[in-house]
Amino acid sequence: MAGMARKQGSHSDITGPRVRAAALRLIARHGYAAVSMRQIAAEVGIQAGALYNYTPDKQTLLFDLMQGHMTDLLAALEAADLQGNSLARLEGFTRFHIRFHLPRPDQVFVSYMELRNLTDENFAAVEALRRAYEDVLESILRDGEAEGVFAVPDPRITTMALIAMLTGISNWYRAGGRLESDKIEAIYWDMVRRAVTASAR
Amino acid sequence: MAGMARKQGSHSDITGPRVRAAALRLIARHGYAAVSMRQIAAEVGIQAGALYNYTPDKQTLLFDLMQGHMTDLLAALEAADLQGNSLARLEGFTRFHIRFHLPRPDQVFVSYMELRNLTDENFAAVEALRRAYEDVLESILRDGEAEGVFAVPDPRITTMALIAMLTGISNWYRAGGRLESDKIEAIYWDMVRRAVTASAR
DNA sequence: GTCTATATCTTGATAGAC
DNA sequence: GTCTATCAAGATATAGAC
Repeated sequence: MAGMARKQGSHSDITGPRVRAAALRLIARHGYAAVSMRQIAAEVGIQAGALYNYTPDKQTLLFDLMQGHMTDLLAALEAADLQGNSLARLEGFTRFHIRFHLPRPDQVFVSYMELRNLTDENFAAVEALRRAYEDVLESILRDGEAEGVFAVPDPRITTMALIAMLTGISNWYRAGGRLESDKIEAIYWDMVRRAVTASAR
Repeated sequence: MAGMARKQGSHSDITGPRVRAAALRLIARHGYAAVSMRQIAAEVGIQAGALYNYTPDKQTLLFDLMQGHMTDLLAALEAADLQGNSLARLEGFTRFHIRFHLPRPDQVFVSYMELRNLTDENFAAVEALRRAYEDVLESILRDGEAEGVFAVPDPRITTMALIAMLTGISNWYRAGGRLESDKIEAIYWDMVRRAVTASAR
């Protein structure tokens, strides 16, 4: 059906993304519960009723944002195609995580702050995607431990610790700030590497 | 005026704390904007109107919870009285942070998730307290760097990284779970120590 | 200090004209 | 596809009796 002409020359193709962009922006700044459908509509430049051409309800709008972010993340990780020994793959994962998240502060904020506001069913779906992402890092740590490259007594805990540390960059990073992404990657990779390898003491 | 008898045998001394406890519990679970004054009142077992004997408005209730948490945190850190060389003080800070935050999951959640919902003025006050806490860790790192004990290229970044890592424990820790606090402290202290000291490579 | 009652506003969502 | 108009529900906060 690709290329088939639509009967009505609609703005759907452009308004839909604009609705999601406005919702993401507003929810990141004020929170899901604090943002009204009217505010989102005003940001797009339409009336509140017209939003329901693009989402069945507010909950689905939030879910689409969060699921979309996690799907993009996993697809990008797959595309990064981490190779080599466990140390090289850990470096690849660390740099990938920073590079993917730094330019997406709103998505990061929403995805980590609005889990409470998902229905049980939607929460389970998003949580499964997040777990899949975490498991990639955990596997790298387990491999490195088995190879004797890493000293990681509890790979699951270390996974959570490293992801929290890396994701925390979004708490203070501002585009155009003191540090470039390259420099940040270098500093964090150094900490990650040291945190998982045996020390000299 | 201590010990002066009150005219009316009121429940104020007990109802006030119960209001704050109920608000903390509900806001941690559902978020500030999603929790109504009616819900908080119902949790306490009073009517909504009666809440206004204990707080002038909903915003002040949130602010009191967050400011109270930060004040308690700083007072407890002061009481911990970290002593010794920079490595000993870093261990003390790490263990203090974990020991203080682990039993207070609701406070941690609210204090890190509801900053958006504070008015500008209230946000500034809470942020100043948070910054004071972070500065304690940053000073330890700078001292250790000067002494040649730590290898920390950017103490401010490392401060943010370590606090994010440690506070992230609250994302997965559940009381009565697989790991005891002692064990968690040991694992995290090991990661912190290695992350800030030169590696053997 | 707590209650009941209420004023005033905003919310998510829908109906129907165009 | 967007508009205007509207419904029903729930919000914060206040007033005044007890």
